[in-house]
Amino acid sequence: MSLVPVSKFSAKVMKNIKSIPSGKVATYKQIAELSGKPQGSRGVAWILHSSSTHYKLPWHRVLNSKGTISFEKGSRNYKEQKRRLEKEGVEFVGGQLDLAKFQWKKKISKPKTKKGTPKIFSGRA
DNA sequence: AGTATGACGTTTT
DNA sequence: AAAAACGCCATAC
Repeated sequence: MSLVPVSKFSAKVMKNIKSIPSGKVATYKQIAELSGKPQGSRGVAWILHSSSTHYKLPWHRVLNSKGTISFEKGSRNYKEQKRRLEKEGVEFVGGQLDLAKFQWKKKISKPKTKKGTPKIFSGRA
């Protein structure tokens, strides 16, 4: 196990994970994408597996794409992760959380078009 | 260099 | 809907 980021990828992964704000979560895939490997979710998982607490990373804020904890339910780590998340305000519904609501978005993209605005069809078709 | 493993994800049964 | 198969990537041996 490597205790230091040996590759660029792992360094980015750690940095990105560190920047996840409290109360929000990210998915392995998301971290992989932010780190330049859209398909590298497994690599991300491996890195967390090998470094977890060593870097004071908010590892508990990383979930799989289903919005569930990736440990076996009932395992010690599962409980620990859930406890930490709930402490930050994340709500679990049946062992699952609402990604649409709690997933962290790095780029806050603002919708330009007001969707409620009815388009007046004044021209002649 | 080839094989194995893992806190994953997507597609196909 | 649930499980298996398949694909993917970083590291370990």
